[in-house]
Amino acid sequence: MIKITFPDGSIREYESGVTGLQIAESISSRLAQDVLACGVNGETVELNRPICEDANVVLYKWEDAEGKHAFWHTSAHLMAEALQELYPGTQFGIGPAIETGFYYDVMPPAGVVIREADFVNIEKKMTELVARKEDVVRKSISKQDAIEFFGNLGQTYKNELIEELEDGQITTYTQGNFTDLCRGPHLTNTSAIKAVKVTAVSSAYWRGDEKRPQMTRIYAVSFPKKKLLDEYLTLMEEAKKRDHRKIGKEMELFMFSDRVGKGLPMWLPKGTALRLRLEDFLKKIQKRYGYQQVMTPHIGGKNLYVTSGHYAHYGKDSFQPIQTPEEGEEYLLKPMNCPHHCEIFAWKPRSYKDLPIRLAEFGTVYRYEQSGELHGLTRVRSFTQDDAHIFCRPDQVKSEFIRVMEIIQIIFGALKFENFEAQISLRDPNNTEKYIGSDEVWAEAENAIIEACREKGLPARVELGEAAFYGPKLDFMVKDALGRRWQLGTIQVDYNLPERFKLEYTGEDNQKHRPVMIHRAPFGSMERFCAVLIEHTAGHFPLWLTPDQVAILPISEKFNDYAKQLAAYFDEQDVRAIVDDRNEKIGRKIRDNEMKRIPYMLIVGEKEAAEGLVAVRKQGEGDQGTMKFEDFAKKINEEVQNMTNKY
RNA sequence: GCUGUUAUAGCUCAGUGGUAGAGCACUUCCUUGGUAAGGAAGAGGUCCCGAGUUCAAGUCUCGGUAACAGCUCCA
Repeated sequence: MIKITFPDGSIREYESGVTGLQIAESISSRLAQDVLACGVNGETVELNRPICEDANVVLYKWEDAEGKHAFWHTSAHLMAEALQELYPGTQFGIGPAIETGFYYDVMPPAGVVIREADFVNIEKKMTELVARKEDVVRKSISKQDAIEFFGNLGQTYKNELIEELEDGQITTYTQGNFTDLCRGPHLTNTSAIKAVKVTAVSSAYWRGDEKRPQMTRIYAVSFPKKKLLDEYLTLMEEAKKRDHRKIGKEMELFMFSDRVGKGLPMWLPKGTALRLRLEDFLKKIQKRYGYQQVMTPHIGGKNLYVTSGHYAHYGKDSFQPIQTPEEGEEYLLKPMNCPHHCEIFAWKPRSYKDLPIRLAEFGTVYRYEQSGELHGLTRVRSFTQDDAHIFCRPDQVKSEFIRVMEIIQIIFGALKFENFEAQISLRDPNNTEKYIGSDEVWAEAENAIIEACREKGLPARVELGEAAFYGPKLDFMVKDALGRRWQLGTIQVDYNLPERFKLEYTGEDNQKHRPVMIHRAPFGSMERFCAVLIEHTAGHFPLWLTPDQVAILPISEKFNDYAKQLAAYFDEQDVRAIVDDRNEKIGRKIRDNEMKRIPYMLIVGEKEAAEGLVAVRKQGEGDQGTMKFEDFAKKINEEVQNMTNKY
């Protein structure tokens, strides 16, 4: 007998060799039906794997990430099996489960192109295979046998993977006629897969390497119940409606023009108003945190970027230098604000008493992004960073870093970005020549970030090799409507730029010292931040940011004078009101999809005009009763004050 | 940049080698008023650009441009 410990701490005894499924059956038949995989001492395994010694066991269902993972991983194999039947001779790459669903990278036989039109066939074939209720069988195999087996099938990509595996660690999984090299874990039978949807096809470089062949990547999702698929599809529909590109067009926030150029957004009046309000909000906080605003030109001499090191690193992949009538003069559109700010720091002698110096600028920068990268407002070629550079003494790095983290937390809090993730990006220890600066300096900077996070109690994922070439960074990532991750706020410690610009200050000891530089942008860029804000709120911005807070609706022309009077009064009170006037005598007709995003509607008729009242409707909440219009203005202002003064 | 898809009215989209379409929006008029209002008339098109095939191209072929999905990249 062996002792099985469950997550709640309870212990049960079973025969040695008991399987996860048998354990589930012993608890309840319902559980046995729902369980997909089990965790044994922290390792996720199949339900039919015998357990032969005392162990901690967790039973995973659909609700658990591990359960979903096994389910989708098996689904990936199922799709491969279907593809093998539909397109004999297909070579298989890798086919993992992902955050939602799974994909398989395949190389279809010559002449075959898999298109969206083929999705239905793939789904049909998969459903057909599910009906066979095939068992998924795990097998350990020697490296030699594996190479021979996949070699005979002509699976060269599989063999490349096997070459890198250790003999004795290699397992295959087979269902029906399909055998795949795989570590698992899997479901024990494909029959649990009740609903399948192939979602997308695209291409992906083999092993993520630009120089290697492009495989066809087929994305799909699967579910244990038909109903879950329907829910998923509805959710995706909803997400598409929140797309900032769609809402941006509907609300007239921003636009692009082919003639201006791709990736160069232009802000329309309403979008500009939104953006300016966000800028004011941050300026207010920054003032409190001791920042000084500066302004710098949009171009800089080539030498500036040679000095900073950016030219050597990015020169080729940037907008190319601007020539002048003067022989040999070259300027670059600025791809970042740091070098300009360095020059400001170097402008006059600085004392240790002056530090930290915090220079802030909403600086528009220009980066030549690959054309395939451009994406709405989230990835563009000209954008405005809410940039600032903090020049401080080495002993101030951590405290300054923490103060920046506070600003980011204030902003994310104010705008209810709750599901952000923090990521510490360090350099790749195996590839240090990619980065500039000494090992000691890197270690110092990396430690400062890690410690600051620990001190702030901020859980952060550590990514090696993701650092900028001049220093490590802490990024805040937020997901868009479709679950894609975008980096917003960023804080970067830089010991290199001060070195390159030979920045110094006079210390207490009357000696010259080198300051440390911290780059930071809480929003990241105004463009990307607005994009994510639009998707988070579906265009229903908080009252203080919303372009039109109030729509005034006179129920007939008789009340136009009253409506005009209200509009004038609200204007004085800084309440953003517009008159919805069908006949456009005193206002303009407000379109329906515009009206949906105005938080308050005031209806004015006979009674209201006579008594100085407004009938208030709140978007999504219906009638709020009538009140004196002065009281309403006061209420709106209070609401806005309450929201912004907290920060 | 790479692979694939797409490009028709302001927006969302139909369109089968043979006269350019719908709904919403827009303009004018009428009716109307506590709300996704109704009626009548009207205006609006380089069918992304350029070549080719054809008696004939929005439609087929090729090239370019832009957008979309993914990959690679992201100071």
